Amino acid sequence: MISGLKQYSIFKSLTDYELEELIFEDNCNSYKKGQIVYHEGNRARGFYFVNSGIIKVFKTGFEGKEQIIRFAKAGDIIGYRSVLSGENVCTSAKVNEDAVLCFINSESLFFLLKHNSQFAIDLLKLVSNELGEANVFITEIAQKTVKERLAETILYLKSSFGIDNENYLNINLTREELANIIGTATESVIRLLSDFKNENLIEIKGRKIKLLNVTALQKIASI
Amino acid sequence: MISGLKQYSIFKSLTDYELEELIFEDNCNSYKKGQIVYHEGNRARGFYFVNSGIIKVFKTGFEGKEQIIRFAKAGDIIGYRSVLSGENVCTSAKVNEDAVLCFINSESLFFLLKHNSQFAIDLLKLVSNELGEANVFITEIAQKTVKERLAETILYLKSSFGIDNENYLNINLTREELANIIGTATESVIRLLSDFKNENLIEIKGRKIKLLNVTALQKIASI
DNA sequence: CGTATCCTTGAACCATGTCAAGCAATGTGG
DNA sequence: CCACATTGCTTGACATGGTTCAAGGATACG
Repeated sequence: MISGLKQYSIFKSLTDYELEELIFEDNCNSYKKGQIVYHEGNRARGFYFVNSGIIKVFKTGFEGKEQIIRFAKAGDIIGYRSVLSGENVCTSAKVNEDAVLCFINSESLFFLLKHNSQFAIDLLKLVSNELGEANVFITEIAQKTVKERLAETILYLKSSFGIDNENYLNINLTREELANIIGTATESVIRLLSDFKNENLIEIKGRKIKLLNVTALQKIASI
Repeated sequence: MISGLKQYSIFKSLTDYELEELIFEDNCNSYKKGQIVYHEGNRARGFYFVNSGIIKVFKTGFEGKEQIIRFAKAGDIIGYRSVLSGENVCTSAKVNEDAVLCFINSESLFFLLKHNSQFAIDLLKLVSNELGEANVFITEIAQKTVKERLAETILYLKSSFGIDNENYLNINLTREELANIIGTATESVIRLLSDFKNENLIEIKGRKIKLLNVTALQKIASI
């Protein structure tokens, strides 16, 4: 399992020895759907590498409403932001699809950062990328309509998780989760999804979304 | 001028020698209000240290509408995100108050990152902080009303730029700029500011905003 | 196979955006 | 230093996208 990590970009600069120091096999655990990985407000003692599965990263807003920040999948790391900034954890993480996560403690991270400058640079690149995406998201949520954002979100899910051979998205979310990405009410998502269906842009089978007309969706999202 | 930089946190780990290597006096220039420092879409050749003045960092959205990401002041750095991520510049920067900026090229930055691990860690901390703030902002723009966000923005400006001895904010923005932080229409800002005035929360003299009741503003912002 | 969760639809309401028009303030060039 | 142009500010009237509430149906899961 461990040796497989090296192919993933963020660990690519590590030597085999460093990699073993970083992650012990016994720090990797299975998580079931619905399980909380970490909860906002606590102090960060480390972060997690996602070996498999899908993790939902979200903030709890006012009156308990969740705002989904991103979904992490195999190869991603979660919870590292608070470790680096030294602040308390400001997001929560919940398992959306059964996962195997490897815990990496803060000390190991900082040891590596001190002794492997390429790793530090790679990590800087990763955080900077995420910040860029956050800035795009801010602009869109501030300026686009709910319909545009829904189209965009569907396309984001496609590019991030892919589609199967029948054009179904490889990730299944509840209507409420879609609403919590977009920043709208569940009912609005339901109505707009059914609009998209009537316009033959998508097909819906429960939580599975099949893409019928990507070009039209891009046009609506105005990408 | 240069020796003064060391007190600022992001450069605190640099030796005097490194600092001189990083910033030559002649890389520091005066910028007048309204001037564009850099423009989105271009390739980043370096970033800027803000020696004095105020810089507006924004993204141009759909139909040219600007979304303000943040304001940078003395001691901050701007444009570093794209240098680190290696992507094209994804924001623009415009002078809001006459400024002196020092240019630092990419090569110097990466040289430092390679040879001074503490500097790399400090920079990671800075980017991580900004990412955390971006996540908070996403949640608020997605969940709060315009009124709540306006109150919050006024308080943000207070904590970021301070107030003078008459309780006036130390930064003056147009109504449109306030709207472009909050993600709303100029007219909405005007109406809500006048609500705040009628409720004796603030006083307005042109673009200058005087805070009369911070507690009430905090309550509205629900901080 | 029953309970909890999720989905759907309708109706009413309201916060916010848009458009239009006039005024104030600010800046610029002769 | 004035006159004109530009930009910013304000207000009203109106349109509407989106939320909220409510109630019933469907689906998933132990």
